[in-house]
Amino acid sequence: MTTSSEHRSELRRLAAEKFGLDRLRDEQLEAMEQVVADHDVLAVLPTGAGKSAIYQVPALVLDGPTVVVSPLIALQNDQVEGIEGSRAPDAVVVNSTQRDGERRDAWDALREGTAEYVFLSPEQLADDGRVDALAELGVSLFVVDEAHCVSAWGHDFRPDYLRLGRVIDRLGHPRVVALTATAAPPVRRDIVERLGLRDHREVVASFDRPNLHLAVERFTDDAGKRDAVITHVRTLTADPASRCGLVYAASRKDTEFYAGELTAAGVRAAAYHAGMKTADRERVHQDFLAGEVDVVVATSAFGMGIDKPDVRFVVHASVTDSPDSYYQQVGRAGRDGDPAGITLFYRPEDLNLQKFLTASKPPEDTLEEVVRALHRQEGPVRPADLENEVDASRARRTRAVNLLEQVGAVTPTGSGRLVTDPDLAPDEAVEQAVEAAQAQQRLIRSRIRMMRGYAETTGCRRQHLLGYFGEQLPDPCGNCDNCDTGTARHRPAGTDEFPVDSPVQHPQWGPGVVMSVEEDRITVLFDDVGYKTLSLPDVREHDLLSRDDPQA
DNA sequence: CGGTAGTTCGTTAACGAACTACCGGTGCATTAAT
Repeated sequence: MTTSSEHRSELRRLAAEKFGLDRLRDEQLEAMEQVVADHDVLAVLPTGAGKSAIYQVPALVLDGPTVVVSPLIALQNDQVEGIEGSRAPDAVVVNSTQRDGERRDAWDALREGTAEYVFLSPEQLADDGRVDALAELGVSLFVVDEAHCVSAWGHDFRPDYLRLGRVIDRLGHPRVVALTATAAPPVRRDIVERLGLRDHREVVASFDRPNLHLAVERFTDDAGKRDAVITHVRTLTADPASRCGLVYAASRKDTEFYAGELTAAGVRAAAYHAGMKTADRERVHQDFLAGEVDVVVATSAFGMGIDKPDVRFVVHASVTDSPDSYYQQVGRAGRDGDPAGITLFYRPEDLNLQKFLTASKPPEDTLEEVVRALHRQEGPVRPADLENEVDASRARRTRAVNLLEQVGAVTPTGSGRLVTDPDLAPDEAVEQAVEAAQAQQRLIRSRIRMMRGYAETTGCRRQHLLGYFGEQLPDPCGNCDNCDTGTARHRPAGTDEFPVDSPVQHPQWGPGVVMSVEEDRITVLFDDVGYKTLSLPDVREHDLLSRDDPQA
């Protein structure tokens, strides 16, 4: 029998010997130990805390290859390069940019056991043949990197993310490790549920980044905001101590606008968005890392996998769709631990663009078609066979199947074929799936409201943001605009009536969980309607929130 | 959905009001035409 301390020293030895990691952080080691002790793990650790080691090292202890799901091909390549630079066994990728020969070589290396790690996208795993081929290899560890994508993209944009749980089942449920830098409580819950983590452990480091100074500037008119952004960035870049930074804009056009204005003003700036040619995007990325470009003006396309330690400021020329996205983008500043300035240029009207961009109607037509197609068939149906029956893109079909599965109207068999619930009428199945899509939409809307809450709060920005992520900062931070001007005040004693994380009940909105309590208001995440912020005096006067009895 | 840029209208020539058209993010994979 192997003891936990033997595990620990073995993991330490491998980390040092194979990856040159002479010292492991507590969270890294804890997560690794949980993996070796046969638990699934969700690790939420800041970038730079060595998340990759959490799977790379235990992979060497476990017998059988390691599958790593990664959202971007560029990220897959970076990871493989990292492993190639170590003394660990080889890593390969499987993706659409490869020639047939390269792909064959990758599979051969996995079968022969010369490669230990294989990186691929969730879309690759939508192919039954590839999942079967992986199953034959006897996968011992299944890793989901950037796991917040499961929740952020799976419901709509990249629905294959929500099918990873089925893939894990079909691989015989090897140990699963989900890794991310940013995940608020509902996102964590979503990851755990969607991936079907078993007997899992969560390793969550503090979200606090005390070296980031948080500020918001409010505007009523667009031109004034634009001028202020440009002036602000010019001032920062004029000082060699804060030359390098990021500007996030809401549209491609705006990135071009700000990059153009800044360049005209003598700032070494470049735009970055998904509409640009791949080669141009790569050049901007490289020039930024190399210090040839000081400011990248980007849409949300820029960021994942960018590891530049000395980013001194992050400016948002427009609000993001959620505190989740905001904190992720902001977190790219000051990774070296030195001070960095975070400024949101806020105009309430900008929230409308986010409402538009995140709006998605429930796919009612596709749901109906899928349900009808499944009922027409006698036996179980392969998802791929719906292609001829349903007139919708693959992504839309997958999304519809996901919603139907979520409400239990459709269940996949062991081989991944779909079976309908015979006791549920087709109309009812569609109706329930539509309701599930609407609930998801309500959560998205509530996140936009939370973004507004952050922008408009007169309290400590950091307490507000950390509270959103389920972390309570006892005192105002002293490093945000509201602390600077003194509008943030110490929380009065006696707010223990609604402890954070406690379940509550609202007469209209149903059950929820307390996320944070500020001076005179309380934020609750409701199961059905998402985040709501209520006035505490109102709550007390009208008895709006009742504490759920945990015994009940 | 709603902001913005561009057009038209009405009165009396240059200008504001009213109207209309258009636009707005994230990536995988696959495929058809050069």
